[in-house]
Amino acid sequence: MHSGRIPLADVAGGIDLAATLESGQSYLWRREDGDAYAGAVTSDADFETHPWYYAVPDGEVVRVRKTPDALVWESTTDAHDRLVDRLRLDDDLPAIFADAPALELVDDALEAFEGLRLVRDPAFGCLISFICSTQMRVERIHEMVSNLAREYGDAVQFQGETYHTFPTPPQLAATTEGALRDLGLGYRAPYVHRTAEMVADGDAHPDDARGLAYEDARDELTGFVGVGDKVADCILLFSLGYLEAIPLDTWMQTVVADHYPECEKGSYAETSRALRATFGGEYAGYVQTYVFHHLRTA
DNA sequence: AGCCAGGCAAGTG
DNA sequence: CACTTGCATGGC
Repeated sequence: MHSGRIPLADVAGGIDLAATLESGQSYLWRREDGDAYAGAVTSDADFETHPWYYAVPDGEVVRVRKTPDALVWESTTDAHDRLVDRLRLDDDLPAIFADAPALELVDDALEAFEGLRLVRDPAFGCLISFICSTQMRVERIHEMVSNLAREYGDAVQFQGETYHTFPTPPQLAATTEGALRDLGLGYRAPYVHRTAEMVADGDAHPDDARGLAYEDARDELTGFVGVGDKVADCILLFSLGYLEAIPLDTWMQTVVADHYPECEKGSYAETSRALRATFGGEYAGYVQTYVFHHLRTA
């Protein structure tokens, strides 16, 4: 077993691990103490109760937990660089928010979840997760993605426990729409299956959007079945590093209506542009993630 | 019982 | 292009 620690002194702006991994951005991490995912955030005062979180990237199990002064990890391999990448520990939060817009809603959200970071998920898992996310509560999305891993991923043993990788495109393409419906995916079952086939057959890959201009990248991703503008923005923000992307979900539509009605332009692309400008442009997606989590946990 | 959940595809006008 | 409709499932 490999293990290590990443001092919080080396993480500019710190990290709120629970908020980061339970705020509905990533469904590829699980909390080890079960299906809690109720948004409960433990305080640093009782850090002994802080749960382990785990993911299984590339067949390697990585467990991580927060202590008052460090992130502590255990893994089947050296996981340091992987954690820095997946949890975006190199993001300098104070620098990113130095020019955040002076809006009451934004100030409140930034203050409430200091240390909330964006994640950098593998593109295929992120793509499938967010196809599953439509018209579904965060807790149930975690459940659906866990079911996919358990049924179709590879089992990996670590410290006497069994973990499962997220399925590869061929593993998901090899199943059937009916089997996916039986897992509780509902009308998303054919979307997941057809998109997995597209990737498995080599017709397209979400990584193909890398390097494109933001709105071109969004259009590229909507070529997958089950991916519209909103889901595309989630993939751009939570996997591909387009920090200006702001997914316009029902919560953000409410934010526009209640706080920034002048941003309502009648179409996703135009309203998105207006809200992006309001949220400061370059890091608008970072701001959006705080606001989303703040509203959802209120 | 009815409404809602991090929407999307397919079909019209 | 804008607009409407159907769509699975589960919790409250």
